[in-house]
Order: sequence, then structure tokens, then C-alpha cells
Amino acid sequence: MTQTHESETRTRIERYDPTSIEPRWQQRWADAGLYLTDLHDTSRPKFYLLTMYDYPSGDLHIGHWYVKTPTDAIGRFHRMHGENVFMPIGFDAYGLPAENAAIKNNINPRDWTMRNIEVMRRQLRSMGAMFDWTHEVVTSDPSFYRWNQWLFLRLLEAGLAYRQRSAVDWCPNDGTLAREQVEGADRHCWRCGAKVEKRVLDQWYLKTTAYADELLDFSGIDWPEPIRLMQTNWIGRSEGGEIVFTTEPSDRQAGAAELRVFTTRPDTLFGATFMVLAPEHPLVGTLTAPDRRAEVDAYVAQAANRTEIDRLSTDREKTGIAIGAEAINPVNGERIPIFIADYVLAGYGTGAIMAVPAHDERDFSFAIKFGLPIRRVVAAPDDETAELDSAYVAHATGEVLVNSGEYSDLPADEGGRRILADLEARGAGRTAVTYRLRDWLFSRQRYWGTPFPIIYCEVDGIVPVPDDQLPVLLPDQVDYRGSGENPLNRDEAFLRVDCPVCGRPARRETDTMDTFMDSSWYWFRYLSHDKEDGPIDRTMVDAWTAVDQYTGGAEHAVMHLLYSRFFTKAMRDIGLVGQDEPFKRLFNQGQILGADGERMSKSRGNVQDPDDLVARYGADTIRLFLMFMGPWDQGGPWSPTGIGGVHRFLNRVWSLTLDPHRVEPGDPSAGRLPADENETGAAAAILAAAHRTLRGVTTDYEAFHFNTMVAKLMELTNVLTRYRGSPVAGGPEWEEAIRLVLLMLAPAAPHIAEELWSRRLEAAGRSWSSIHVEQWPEVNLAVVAESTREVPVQINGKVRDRLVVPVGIDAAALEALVLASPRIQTLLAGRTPARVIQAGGGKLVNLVVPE
RNA sequence: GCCGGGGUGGCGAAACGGCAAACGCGAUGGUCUCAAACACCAUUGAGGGCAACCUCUUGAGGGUUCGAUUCCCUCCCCCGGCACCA
Repeated sequence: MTQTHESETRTRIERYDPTSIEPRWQQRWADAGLYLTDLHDTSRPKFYLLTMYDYPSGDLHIGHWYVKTPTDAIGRFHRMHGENVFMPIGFDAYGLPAENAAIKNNINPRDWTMRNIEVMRRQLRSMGAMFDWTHEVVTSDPSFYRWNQWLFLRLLEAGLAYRQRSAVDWCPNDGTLAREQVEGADRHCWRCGAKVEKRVLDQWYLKTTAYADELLDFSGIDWPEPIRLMQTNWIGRSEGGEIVFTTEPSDRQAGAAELRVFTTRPDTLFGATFMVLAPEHPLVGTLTAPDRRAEVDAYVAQAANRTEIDRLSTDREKTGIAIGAEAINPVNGERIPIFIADYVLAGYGTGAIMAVPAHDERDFSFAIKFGLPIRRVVAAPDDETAELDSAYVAHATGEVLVNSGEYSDLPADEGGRRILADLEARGAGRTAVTYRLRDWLFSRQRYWGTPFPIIYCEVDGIVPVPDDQLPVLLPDQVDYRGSGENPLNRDEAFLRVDCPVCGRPARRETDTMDTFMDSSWYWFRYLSHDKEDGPIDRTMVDAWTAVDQYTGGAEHAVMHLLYSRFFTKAMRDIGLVGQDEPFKRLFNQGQILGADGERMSKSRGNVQDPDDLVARYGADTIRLFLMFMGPWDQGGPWSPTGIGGVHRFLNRVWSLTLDPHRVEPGDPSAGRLPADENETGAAAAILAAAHRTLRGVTTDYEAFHFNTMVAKLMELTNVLTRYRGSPVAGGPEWEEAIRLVLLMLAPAAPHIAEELWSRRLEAAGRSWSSIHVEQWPEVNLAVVAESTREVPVQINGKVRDRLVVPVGIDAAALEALVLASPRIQTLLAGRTPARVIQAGGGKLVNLVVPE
């Protein structure tokens, strides 16, 4: 190693040089198999630590480190508590970006993906994390995706997969488009610019709604409240009634066709003054009057081009059109006009609503715009307002029904129940529950994904590929011809197959599975990665799942994390696993954005490459800096400002450990104890500081408060720096403090901790044993105990004095001391406090003095 | 728009309803050095005062409380998600 000139002249010890230390330890750990988990070891409690696997986009950036290095610290912390930690890793290797790159550069998506994986493996290893690479999973490998196919067939048998027609965004040149591939207000294709159309296709669905109620139950899992809330709202359970309106006869139809609506407010049925169907509602065609036809068709086409976000915006001015037909309200026989409007969605409820403008905001604005009657049917007891200037949706106690025939004057909730019960007796309604959650649209019209194990035969229809013919291999040769259109559609070798039932020529399904399939069970496969006769090794899975801790980005709060829960329950019901939930404990860290505040991506050019930083500062500094930046669940724009401070801290740990006696020239008081301290006191202060830090750092690790964990370690090294070169430096208490610093630092900065630990072992004449298999130290409560404490004294909430009191002082004695304080006496000027409040058992005293 | 999260010094941030600004960056001054860098020491929310000290300050406005960054209401701004990005 080359010593720089100044370090030779300045210090006796060698400098902290992470670039030589870190690769050496990474190699030594690998050689020793330090991070290979023995999955059969039952002598210690298991800890399955899972972090969301990555899409191999090829631009591993600092955001990946932001998730993984604190996760690694969690794993190491648990290991030091005697647990058998399993922290696997893999790649979510199917997906759109590989195809985009392939089409653009005329290369193979598999080659592109595997090349990126190679790069990312190397980059990930430079973190020095305790990943067990021997269980790696790559989802685009047949050894993984064949089990997607197998699992899909089981779902099909269980009735949890089905086929249904639904619309996709479609470009005539590039086929189906993802939402992000549709650009601009005019909705054009990102690649060719063509106008995006809707096309209705037969597609596969998974029945997530079958588990809607069970998915609402989070008992038994320890998930953050916001995520539970988001999932609950996403599922969107609504209780109410389904009410059957009928059509009024006209010259085009005999009438009495059923128009079912779902409502959460059956109590407002008398206030229904019109009905609104989704533009896609199946009865729109037959009900529309001839003279309305042209306008209605135009409106339907226009609605098809709107996004759902747009359609549901309550901000936007309502649009809609009468179709020239009427419906009959079953409760009073009233005829009301039927409209179509895009704020009613075909996929929610029955795709039709009874509109009650008096008691629904959207219906209200629609009624105002189209001049429709607004009839109030619910009122608070003393509220006699007839003319509403906005929808009355509030729930006041004692509300009663008005203008509601025989139900008038009944309490609103009871009236609603009675209306529904009476309708039910006549077959015109029933209580009903509806969900916002929809079934999982599982088909993708793309090449780079898991092929469906499905064959279409003209005689036998939809035929599953028999298990013994799996996997259905995705062809490696692919010719995109510069278009996004699925190349499987013209791959004759893939398409042509004999029907497994009748042997006649048939055709393979060319859609592939949504990549959320892969992420819905990959953690089971980590435990079974070499199993060749089934997707999961039941013994391993029973022993190791549910996952104890899952970490990953909050952007997955709903979709991936809900699909995974659904899939686990479905696997349970198929008899594959014995658990209800996949992840016991979840943590969503924040997202690191580019310096511009935007999501990091190659195309934006705002990616921070970790390699540069590692070369400059070493992995430990980067790891610690990412933890120190702020709360882990917060994220924020990337800025390297402050990284030098963390690097300085590690340098300080280095020199305090190796060179405790050095006296710095810049400090006039260096090397001497403070005037009011003797050696015994100073030694005790060091020990107390170390153990107090240990207490705080332990709870910070447990709570994932890594930023304050680092801050506390910095404070402790500041204390040690003050005593550096003094008579107590290098003494037993000092050495104990250093030992604790290294152990506390080990999960977060594993290389420097290991290096310094090994040097101490060597100095003590002992052979190497990794710091990462040490036990987490115990707090010595005796040395942290204090005999006095400081009490802030407030007058009317403003701090006016501080008293030092014995720790065990009682309330009366404390009050006496406070009132006897000269400063307080001066400020009181003879007044007697109206109240004396001792907060937190005398932690603070507040005197309330009327002005 | 809807759902969820956030807004505190010049900057990243800290604070079980109880001392706002810990820790770090930056800045300023100093020690060391021929000099610079490194390292180290000191100061550093704003305003006032020679000083002891005083006043103000947690996106805006209101409320609850002896006491609010923290709880409640209204509003503004930023981030994530909204079902084919992963």
C-alpha cells in the first residue's frame, strides 16, 4: 500500500483506507461462508428477512442501496441476537423495459436482462451485505416460471382463474399499450405517435374479489397503519342495497327490463330523480331512442378515451347525455329519465346508479348542469330547508325521512332498512355488499413474460397443458420487426401445437402473465430454489414462512402487497401452504429521488451511480450516510452534502480505536482532564456514556430509527474525542467503550467494524473470529444510573429556571425547592401560583400565574 | 379529483402533549503548516441588549390544553398510488 506523504509526517498509524479493507473482508466472508444460511438449523430461532427484489433495469442507483443497506443492518442486528437469519436475493426479470430496449436496439430481451443482472450482482456485492446468493431466483428462468404455469393451472382448477372480455389501450402499430405508454391529452402512442384506440380482447383474470373480505382483515400481521388504510380503501367495501328499477315500455322495447343499481343509501330512494348508466352499460344499445342514437354513440366513444382518473375527478364539470328512455322507481312507480355519464363506471357495482341529487355531490352537480329536479328526502330534526344549495350528505343524529310516502318521519337509517326489506319482499331489491376491488387482469399481450400453459382447440376449446408437458418454454429467438406488437403472435413454431385431448392441430395462448405473478410468490421459491418436482418445498416453507420482516418501497403499498396477500390465501386454499398471510411485519422505506426531485431514471439523467461513491468513500460511509440522512420511511431528493461528515466520523472511530493517546495540536485543552474532573470520575463518565449510547442505539435499531442511531454513535465518539490523549484514554473503561462502539457499528458499517475488531483480537494475541457472530452487548444499568437530574421550571409555559434535584425527590419537596428558588421568587414578585403542575412525575414544573 | 404520507435554522434533520433546533453539513474565526489540504478547537435560528437577560420562531389561519412541532377543524404546497412501469 502506498502511504501518502502527509500521513507519514502527521500520524503514527496508517490511515483508514476503505478501498483496501472492504474487498478484503468481502472475500474473506465469502471464503468463510459467513452468510450462508443453514436452513435446516433449528437450534436458533429463524428470522426470514425479505427485501423486495429488483427489476434488472441496468441502472442500479443509490435508491437500491437506500432499501438494502438498512435491511442488511436489521439482519445483522438480529443475527447478533442469536437468530438464524435468512436474507435471500433475486431478480424480477420479466417486464416491459427489456422489451423496450430490445425493440429499440434490436437485441434479445433475455440477453439484455441477463447482462444487467450480471452488472447488478457485482454492484450489490459491493455493499457488503449478508445476502445468501446461493438461493438466488431469476424469474425469467424456466426453473422459476414453469411453476408460474403450474400454479396458474391449479388456480384454474380451483375456479380462481377465468376468461373475460375487456378493453385495452391499443395502438394499430404497437399493439396493447401500458398506461405509461399512452402520452398527451390527445392520447397518442409513445413510440409511433398513432392515436390510441380501445380494443376489446378476451383476457385472463384472477378472482381477487373472492378474498375481498379476508383481505380486509389484518389481524395477526404487524403492518403500518397507512398501508392498511390504503389497502382497505382500495378494496373499498360498501354495504347497501341492490335495487331493481324497470324500464318504462316504449315503441322500441316492451319495458320491464331490469336495471339494477347499487346504493349505499336506500333511505334516499324517494329522492331518485334520474338514473345514470355507465356509457359501457350493456342495455345502452337497446334503450337508446333512435333520435338520440347519434349523440349517444358519440358520447360513448368519447368516454372510452378518458382515463379512469379523469372520469372520477369530482373537480371536472359533469358530462352526460339523456338516452331518451325512462325507468320506473320500484318504491313509488315514478318514471325518471335515464342518462349515461362517464362518472359512472361499468366495473363498479352494477354499472348503473339511481341519482339522488339532494344527497350526493356528484349527482347534485349533474342535476344542476342538466336542470333536473332535486328532491330532499332526508333532514335533520329542526332543519326545514327545502332548497339545498349543495348536496346534504352529512349524517346528523336524529335525521328523519321526508317526502318519502309512508316512510316519512321514520328515522333515516330505520327507514332505509324498511324500504329495502319491503322491496325484497316484492323481489325488487336486496341488501348487497359491493367492493371497489376488481378482479386481477392477468393477461399481457407481450412476449417477455411467462407463457400461459393454455391451448385453444377448435373441438375441445380451452385446454390446459398437462403438467408433464411443462414448462411451456418462451422461444429465445424473437423478431420484433421494430414494433411493440407481441412477436409470439407470428411465431409459428410456438403457436402450432397438437391438442392434448384430441390430437388435432391447435393453437397456443400467446398472452403472457402479468409480472406481478412472479412477485406474488417468489419468497417461497427462495426456500425451494432447487426443487424440481414442485414449486415449493413444503417442509422448508412451513419452517421458514411467514416472512418475519419485509422491506421495500411504499410505491408497492397497494398492488404488489395486496396481490401477494391474495396469492398466499389462494395457495393456502389449494393446499400448498399452511398460512394466511405472507409477511408478518412490513416496513415501507421512502424513495430516493434524483437531485431534481424526480424519480431516478436513466432517461431523466438524474441517476446517482453508487460505484463512484464507493470508489471515493467506501461502502461503509455510503451505508452509514444513507442511514443518517433522515428517517428511513421518508426518502427525499439525493444530495451528497454531508457525506464528508459521516466519513469523518468513521475516520474518528478508526483513530480513537488505534491511537487513543494522540494529542491534537489544535486543541489547547487536549490531553488534559476538565478542571472539575478526576480520573475516577472521567473513567466513570466514559463508561456511563457508552452504556447510555448502547441503550439508545439498541432501541433505535429495533425501531429502524437509523438516523438517530448514527447520531448517538457520533455523540459517543465526541465524548471519547474529548478524553483522547488524557490519562484515562486507553484505560479499561475506554477500551470497553471502544468495544461497544465497534459492536454497535457492526450492523451498519460491517467492514470497518470487522477490521478494527480483528486488529484488537490480534493485539490481544487471539485468533480471528468475526464481529458479525458476536452477541449483542447488554446494557449495564448500574453504570448508567444517575443521582441527580435537571428540572426545567416554567412560569405560564415559559422556561424561567432550571434546578438540579436528587433523582428520587417527591412532589412536595420538588415544589418547595421550586418556590424557594431565588430566581423564581423574583419573577413571582410575591404572587402565589394558581396551580403548580408537575409533568411526567416531576420531569418539568409549570407554575400557572394569572396575569 | 380520490386514497396515503409530508412541510421545523442557509441545508439534511432531532424532539412518549412538557426545555424547539440533538447529530451532521455549510459558514465564520482560530490552532497546526513556509503555504495549502487534512486534522483539531470555538461560534453559528432571527431580532434586541455592554451584560445578566428579553422578545419572536415548527407551511397559513382557527380551536382544545396549565402547556401544541405533536391532538382537532379549514386552507395552501410537495411526494407516492390510482389497477398494462415495477
